[in-house]
Amino acid sequence: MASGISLKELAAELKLAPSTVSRALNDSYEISEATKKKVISMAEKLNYHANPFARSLRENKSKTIAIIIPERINSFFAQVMDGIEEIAQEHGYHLLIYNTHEDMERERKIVNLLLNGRADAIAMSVTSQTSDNSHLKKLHDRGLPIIFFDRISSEIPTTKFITNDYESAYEATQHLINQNCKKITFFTLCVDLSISKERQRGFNDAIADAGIELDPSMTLYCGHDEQSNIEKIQELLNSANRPDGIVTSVEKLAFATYQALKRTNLRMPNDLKLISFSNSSIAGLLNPSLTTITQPASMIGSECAKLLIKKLTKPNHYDLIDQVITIPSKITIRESTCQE
Amino acid sequence: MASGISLKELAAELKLAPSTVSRALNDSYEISEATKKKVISMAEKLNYHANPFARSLRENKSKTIAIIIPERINSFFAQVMDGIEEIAQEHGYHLLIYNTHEDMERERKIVNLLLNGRADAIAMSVTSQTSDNSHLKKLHDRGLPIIFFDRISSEIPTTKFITNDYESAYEATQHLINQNCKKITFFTLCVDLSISKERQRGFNDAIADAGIELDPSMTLYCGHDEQSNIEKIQELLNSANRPDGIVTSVEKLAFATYQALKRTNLRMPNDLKLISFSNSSIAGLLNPSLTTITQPASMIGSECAKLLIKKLTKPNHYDLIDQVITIPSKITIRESTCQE
DNA sequence: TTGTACGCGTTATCAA
DNA sequence: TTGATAACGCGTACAA
Repeated sequence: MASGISLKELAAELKLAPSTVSRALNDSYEISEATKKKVISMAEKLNYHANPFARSLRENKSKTIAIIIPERINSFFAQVMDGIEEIAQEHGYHLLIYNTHEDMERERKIVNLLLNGRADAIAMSVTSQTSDNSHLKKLHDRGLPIIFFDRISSEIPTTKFITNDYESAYEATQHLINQNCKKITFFTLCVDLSISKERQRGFNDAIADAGIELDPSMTLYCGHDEQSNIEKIQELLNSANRPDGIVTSVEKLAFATYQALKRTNLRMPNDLKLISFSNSSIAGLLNPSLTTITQPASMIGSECAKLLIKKLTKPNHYDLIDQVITIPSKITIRESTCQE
Repeated sequence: MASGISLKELAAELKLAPSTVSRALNDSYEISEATKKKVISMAEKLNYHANPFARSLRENKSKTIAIIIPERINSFFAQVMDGIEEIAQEHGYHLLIYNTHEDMERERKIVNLLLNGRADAIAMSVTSQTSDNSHLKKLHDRGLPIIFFDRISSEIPTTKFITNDYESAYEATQHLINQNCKKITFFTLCVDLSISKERQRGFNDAIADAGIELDPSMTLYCGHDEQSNIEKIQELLNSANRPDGIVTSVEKLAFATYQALKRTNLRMPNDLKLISFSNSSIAGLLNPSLTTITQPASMIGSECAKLLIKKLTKPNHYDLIDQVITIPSKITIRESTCQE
């Protein structure tokens, strides 16, 4: 209903064969300049637009990249998406978006949906529940170019983009130690994710290297529900052995900490210092302003897109070799970790 | 390359005709339960997935909704997108994302791209430059279901979703007046957009109704570049007739105001009160916390998607009639507008 | 209940 | 330089 005129109709209008018109529109060397001009002007006049499905069916290409994210669009994923979109649009690629909502079953469904060629390539960040990788493996085995970013699946031999999670967490922890924190706690979401593990490892090592005894109580495991996170954090802050320094592995736990803090009598940074992974542009406007580890999200997005498009357009010159590309994060020190 | 087995191959494997297999998979009444079962289990075993392009070509449907946004994904658009994605996924629809980057030429290109059936329906928010509506009109004339949200094009006779911009701006301004502000300024981006006009009108009327003389200097026109906005605002704050109350029509101008404020000696809310349209979840954590008018972004998204999908699945029962549906915003009063 | 034949709109191969 | 024809994978009218 919404579709316009077809190639055949356009050809009829021009009294030419469909194949000739097709070639003219595709700027084939076999067609005379004169007919090319005629065809193009008529195509514009009649507002002809090639049917993308017929073309995709014929060429076995969709000119589409799919991006799969694991949760509601936060500042990090928004920037990644912007980065991918920018490059995709530049190269005439379309962008499909899917959200797995941290649900592995949904992830499996979506991945299976993409098994049939709807997208030429995929950029994705896995669910925190993704333990079984078979669906991802299948995708990769089919030869569908796939890149992981941030939350990567290390079992799939392809290119992955992450930031220096270990080093950033190490530095962040060290920063708190330098700021004279004596009891530091690490807030994290999920142990299964590689990024969580790396950040935890960075934290652990920094603690150990400072000669502090590592203790399981120095890690607080949170969930995806904001309210219960706030309560959990509040409880910790009101407890006898409350921390005087906190490293949060994701943005939303930092925000939850601010909320929890409001319900206590503690003051930041005096009683408590906080540093967090975060891509929010307004970290500097928080009360107090938040010291952050900012991931190069937009660049991660554009690098993913660039590499995928290279692979798609010159499959023999580029390969998504099994490697992890690290783009460093940047620590910005603000009031939340100031010496009192 | 990435595509799997075809219907024909599946049929051969089963020693059945392709049409039989097709009907079995589509649960046709003409097929016996026995063969249906056989077909389905074999399809699963061989990992058969219908080629979406062949199907789209045949059925002239893409099961895809396109969403066009005018700028980098901020908290408002992120929530709208989440809302649309949720509903789309629930109904088996795919989601294409395009960003016009406030560029009308890009908007025209993208819209033309969608003229050929790649998407069954469109939800969009126009560019601030969109003065000529011919490309949108063409889309609508072709019968492609299109809905506008937030930044609407009033010339296209279809359904539009907005919030009560006029009333919210009126109330916001009234709130500042009640808080004893004597000189209030309205920060806005672009006069051409309907939402800007409505918000401006709400501001103007509230000022006039309070018996204050309206004056062009009470509106500050900003642009899309953050740094120059900050400078412009800083200049105003340092000028002789600086305002003691500000209403910002979009989130980013509020953030710019916080930044500008840092470069002055003024204190908020003592010297200056601020209220802004914003969907940022951390407005309450800013320093000072920001009084906001929050748009029902997620609901706008899901309502758009619901209506579009209804129209697509039951075209005779639903129509995108020419109307503006208003979902009210919510004002949350915080520190930035407190009485000193 | 199942099979045969065709067409959706392209592009590529071959022939003219 | 252009035209006729086949094929991509699917769904459906018609035949069996």
